[in-house]
Amino acid sequence: MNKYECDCEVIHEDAVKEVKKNMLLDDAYLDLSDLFKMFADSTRVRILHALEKKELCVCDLANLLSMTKSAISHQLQSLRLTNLVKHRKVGKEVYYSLADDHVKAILDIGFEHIFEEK
Amino acid sequence: MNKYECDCEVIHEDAVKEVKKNMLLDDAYLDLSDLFKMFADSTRVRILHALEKKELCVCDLANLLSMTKSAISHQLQSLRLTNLVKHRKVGKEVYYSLADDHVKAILDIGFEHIFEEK
DNA sequence: TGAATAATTGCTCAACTATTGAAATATGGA
DNA sequence: TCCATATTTCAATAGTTGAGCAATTATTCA
Repeated sequence: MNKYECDCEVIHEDAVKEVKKNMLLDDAYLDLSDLFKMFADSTRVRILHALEKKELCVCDLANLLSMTKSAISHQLQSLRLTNLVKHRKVGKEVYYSLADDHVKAILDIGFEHIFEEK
Repeated sequence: MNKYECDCEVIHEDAVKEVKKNMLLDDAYLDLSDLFKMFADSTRVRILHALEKKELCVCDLANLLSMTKSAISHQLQSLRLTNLVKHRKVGKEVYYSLADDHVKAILDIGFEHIFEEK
């Protein structure tokens, strides 16, 4: 008796079977949740929202958000690794901007949801 | 000298000022990140994706995802508190379903993003 | 009323995350 | 080459989170 499988009786076996057919591989859900993890921190969404308007360097973002450059740099790196922002280097400075339209689309639909609720 | 404001020189003062005008109140970003936090866990997105197909009870979900009812119930409570799922009670059983179309829309745009990248 | 079962809740542990200061790296200019 | 500065990286810490166990609640049925 496995606690995961038999923690309870299957109540609606047909419904479970039917839904199971539509489920994706675990990897898809892991990738999806990893994507949304990037939007799940207020510092990161503030950065993304700022970059929606125009490209900025680390220092600009640190000033804008009143945080250390170190903290901003860390978050930008995460956003870069997940392909949500891109960067170009000019001399000592690194300019960040949104990677593609999906980022804005995700933010927009999120804003829509939270503003609608009020 | 405040470390947050003067940790570095403002390099592009005009850009920062312009972007600042478009920024929202901190609360908006906190609400937004709280919303995406719900999509930032693979168990929760699996639950949401399952409920996209049809309403299910706690026990069904526990079986479907091979997890304890307790774990499922905890996650459903989070999803309920953030208005992403709704529930109806029938006898001992509680049936959960998606709260509104936004949930599906957010999932869909997320899937679009991750599948496009490959 | 008592037994069985679905669901919820409180609690704890382990894992993860965001932030910071300090150190390291990279670049441009004197 | 040497210095100042923009950025990144490292290490430590404080805080958050997800999972499961155990106990509790709610409901049905005999």
